[in-house]
Parts: sequence; C-alpha cells; structure tokens
Amino acid sequence: MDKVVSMRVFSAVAKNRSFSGAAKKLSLSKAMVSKHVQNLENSLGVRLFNRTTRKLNITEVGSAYYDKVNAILTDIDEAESSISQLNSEPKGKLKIMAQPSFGAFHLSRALSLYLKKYPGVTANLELSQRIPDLVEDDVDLAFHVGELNDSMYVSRRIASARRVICASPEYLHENGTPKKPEDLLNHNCLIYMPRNDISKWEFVEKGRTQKIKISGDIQCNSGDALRIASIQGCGVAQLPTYMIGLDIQAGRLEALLEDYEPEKQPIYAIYNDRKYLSAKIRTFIDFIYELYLPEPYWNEWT
Amino acid sequence: MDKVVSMRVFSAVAKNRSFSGAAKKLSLSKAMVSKHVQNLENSLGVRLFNRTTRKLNITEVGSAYYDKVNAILTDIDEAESSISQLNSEPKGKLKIMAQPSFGAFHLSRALSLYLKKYPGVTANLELSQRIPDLVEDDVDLAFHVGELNDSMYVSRRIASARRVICASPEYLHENGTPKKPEDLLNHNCLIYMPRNDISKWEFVEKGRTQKIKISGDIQCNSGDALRIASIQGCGVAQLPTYMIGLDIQAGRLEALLEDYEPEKQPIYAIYNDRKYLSAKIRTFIDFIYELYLPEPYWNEWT
DNA sequence: AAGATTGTTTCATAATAAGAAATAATATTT
DNA sequence: AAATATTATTTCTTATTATGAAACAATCTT
Repeated sequence: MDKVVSMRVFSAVAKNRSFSGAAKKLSLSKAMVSKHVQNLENSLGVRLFNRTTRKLNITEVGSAYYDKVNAILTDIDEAESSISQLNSEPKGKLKIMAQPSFGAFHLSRALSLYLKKYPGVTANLELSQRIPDLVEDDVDLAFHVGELNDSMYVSRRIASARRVICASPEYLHENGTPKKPEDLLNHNCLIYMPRNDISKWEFVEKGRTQKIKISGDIQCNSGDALRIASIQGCGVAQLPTYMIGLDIQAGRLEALLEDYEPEKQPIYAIYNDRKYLSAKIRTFIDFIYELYLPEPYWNEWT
Repeated sequence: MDKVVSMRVFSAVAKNRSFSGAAKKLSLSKAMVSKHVQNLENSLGVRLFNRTTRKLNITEVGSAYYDKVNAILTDIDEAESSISQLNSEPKGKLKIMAQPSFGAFHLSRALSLYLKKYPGVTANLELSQRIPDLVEDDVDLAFHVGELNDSMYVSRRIASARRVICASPEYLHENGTPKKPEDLLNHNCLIYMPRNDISKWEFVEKGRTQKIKISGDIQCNSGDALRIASIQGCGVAQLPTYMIGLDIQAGRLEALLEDYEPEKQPIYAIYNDRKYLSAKIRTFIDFIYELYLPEPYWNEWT
C-alpha cells in the first residue's frame, strides 16, 4: 500500500472531517479510504481518528501527524514539480564531447547561439579524439564525424562534411592545378595519419570508387596542422569541409577535383535515449539540427 | 509500488553509486532495486541515472532530486518517530469525563498525583451526569459509577463504592439509631431522585435482597446536596462511600445498618480500545487502578 | 579466453489493491 | 414509531502488482 497515497487520503479525511467526503473528493471507494487510514494507523501503531459510524474526531496524535504529513506532501509535490519543470524547460549544465576540430570550429559557435536562446543552460565542451562513452565520460551528448560502429547509444545524423582536395592559390600557381586524381602523383600531398596505415585518398568517377596512393613529405595526425600547412602553401591536402570550407570561401584555399569527390561523411549527435531525454539535451540536438539545415554553411562556396 | 520505498531505494543507489550495492544494503534483489528506480523515473518522466551495466552516473536532475528526497525521507522518519514517541511516553492533553461527585471528590486528587508523575501531560476534567459518548464528547476517557448497559466502548472496573446508610451523630442522638432496615420507616430519609420514581432502598439479609420504601421530607437529584443535608443532621441518607467515606472517617457522619449493606457499585473506566490506546490514557487507567488497590480508601473506616 | 560482476528482463507465483455489496450503527425524516 | 438515509467497516471476489530466481547482456578482470 503506497504510503504517500495513504498520507494523501489521511490528509483529505482530516480536512473533510469525513471518510465518505474524502472518498468523494478523491474519487475512491469508502472502503479504500478506510483501509488507507488503517494502513497508516498500523504502521504508526497509533489511532489517528476516534470514530463511530456517525462521528469523527481526530486524535491528538492524529492532529500532530496531520501537520507533519501536510508539510511532507507539500515537499513531495514541490520536489516533483520542480523536477518535471527542470525537465520541461532547458536548464542546468550541458556537457558535450566532440572531436577537436569540429568542436572548435563549429560547436563553440553553435553553443553560443544556443545559450543565448536558453539562458538557463550553461555548457561544458570537452574536445577529444577518443570515441566518447557518454556514461564513462559523464557527458550528456557527443558529436562524431564519420561512420559509427554501433554502440548502445542513440545517434542522429545532424549534418555532413564533404571531403575535398585543396591547396593554396600560391601553391597551385607554382605547381599547377591537378585536373584528374592521377595528377596528384606529381604533387606533394599532406597526409593525415591518425593510425600508421592510410596514405590513400578516395575518388569517385562515374559512380566508381578508386583509391589512389598518395605521397608527400608531411605526415601528421592533426588535421589542424595539415590545414595550416596547406594554407601556407606546403602542398595538397584532403580535408573535411567543416575545417576548410571557410578557407575556401575566403580564398585562402582552392577546392580541387570536385568532380571526383567521394561521399560525404556523416556527422552524428550521440546521446542516451533510454526513455527520458532532458530538455537541455533535446533542445540542443534540435537546435543544431536546424542550424545546419538544409546544408551546413561549410559545405558550399561560389 | 510504494513511492516512499522507491525513494529510499533511489537514495541508497545514489549514495552507494551502485544498484547491486544498494540491493545488498537493503537486502533486496537487484531486480527490485532496478524496478524501484524505474518506478520513480516513470513517475517523474526523468532519467535519474545514466547507467550501463558497468558504470553509473547520477544525472543532474537525479542529483537535484536526491537532495530533495533525502530531506523528505528525513521528515518522514522524524514524523513517524515523533508520533511513536508521542505514543510511547505519556504526553499531551488528557480529556476525562465523569459524574460530578466522583470526579470532584476523587478524580481531581488522582489527577494531580498522576500529573506530578507525568509532567508531559495536562488534563481536562469535565463533570457531567450524562452517560458519556467518547467520540461525541471528544474525550479520551470516561468514568462511570454503576452498571453499564453495553456500549461500543471498552470498560474496565477500576474500583467500587459501598452504598451505606448514614446520619450525623447529632441526628442519631436526637432520633435514635436504627438497628434494622424496618426501623427506617420511623426516620426522616433523604431521598435521592434523579428520575421521579425511586424511593426504595435495597438491603441484604442472609443473602436475600429486600427493598424498603422509605419516606422523608427532602427529595433531591443532587447527591452533594443530600450529603450536606445529612451532615447538617436533617435525616438519614443512603450515599455511596466515594461521597461520604471521608465524612464517616472524620466522624461527621455515622454508618448505619452495615450488616444489611447491598452489593457494592462498580466504578468503570470507559475508553476506546479499538486497537491503539495512547500512552497517556493507558498509563492513567493503570495509575488509577493501582491507586485504589486493594480497596479504595473511601470504602473503609475502623 | 574464461570468469566475475553489473544492471535489465523475463517469468511464475504470491501478495495485495480495489471496489461492490453486505453489515452495523446511528441520524433524520416521515 | 417506523422507514429512510448516511456513515464507517467488513467481506468477498477479481484484477493488478510486487517479488525474486534465473536468464540475459554488457563489460571488466584475470
């Protein structure tokens, strides 16, 4: 028998000075009202009402208990409504994890827009190469660029990034502009090497994917470093548009071989959807999804 | 599902940062711990913990709820223990109802002794001829002299009163001392008449009860008045010892025809025993019961 | 790779919450 | 005085729910 319910019933009986009256008000049977009061009396070992079929008097203990019970019920209601409220309007600290470049270039901007819209929220943005584990890392939300091997979390595609070949205008002026993928063999390619194995770039020609082994004198596990290098004119790089889209738009870099561009990389928001998603998380996902619709600003130029 | 139990489980899980740990501590199955937390999450519409099988983090809402829940649980415990305590040691106002003479002569004295022993109790003594209804009159305890027609309340015989014929020494000196019941026919008898019908006194002789119709020039529905009248030497009265025992002991009155004395009248404590009797009531009944053991002081003289 | 540990789910069973109706006590109305 | 109405409790049956053992799934530790 739910003690909180019994308390509510007891309180109603005390307020109405009647079992039947309380039953009506709570739309419960008289029988249950009676049983709830007995439930409390048993658990307390105390009579709460002196009653006959026709008269009802609250006992002294009953009266003392009544005051306390009301305070407790108020607290419970307050707790529940404040919790639900906390969940219905975005509030609290939003903990986000993402890969460094995407986070630094775009999430910080998105966040500052979001926080302006929802002043009750504060944010904590943690940038890391690691594949995030929401519980382990104690974050609300993670972003990931590229395909996911399935995890127990829910993911939602919120944007995409083109992977484009690029070089600085100066470099191209000096070394010529490649027109076909094969032309890259004669170029100094800036190689992204997170692990020690990939030095091939994908190209798509007439629906067919081909991989071309490239070479160059810089290998690096930092996309940021490659970006800087390519802007400096060190060579040709393949980088995601969320890193270099703005550089292309600004003329610091030129996009090459766009006709051979491979499939876009998906960008996912990863969150824990097991039933309840707090308002801050839900609204941020929606916000960022809409922000990058229909196509994220970093994916287009000219 | 008892919400208070769910709260306790939730609190234990949050404190232990583990479902299994909480289960052990509460000697509950892991399954139930899990279900109780889900019960709260469902009723609040909120995730309280982010959890995988191996890791557990309380959510921000969970943490806020945790604080509130602990306060609520403390309040509930406090309320229950204070209520039980209120019931285990005598405290509060003890409301008593009794017939005027008995109450005035003896209960007031007993009460003042009792209240010295239990300083937490205060008393309210209401004297009335009416047959008391505990709930109607909102009293904890009533006393009644004489047989009871059965009521829904519990009664306990706590003492008895002899009914003795008496007169003042002066009266007897003037009018002679009756030796047999029949002698009363020649005496001025002071007649107690609560209703308009009884002017007979009972006597017992060799196990046989006989009623003798008496007469006199004072009829009164107040025992007190008859007592005063008899002390003043107005005539012979039949009065209960709780009224005149002390007068006989002091020599203000003399007991007559003791060999023919009818059965003692029982004196009952009447209370509402439906399951729980508060400490103040229980202890007062015990106190007064022992106070009048083995025989109340008003029943005997030399 | 095997075993241990954790939270969840499933499942069968025992407990119990629920209310309709009968009961008991007492007021009110006729 | 009798009939009716109202109140709290009890009884009884039914539908729901609580419960934990065991199976499961997902890691972590060895």
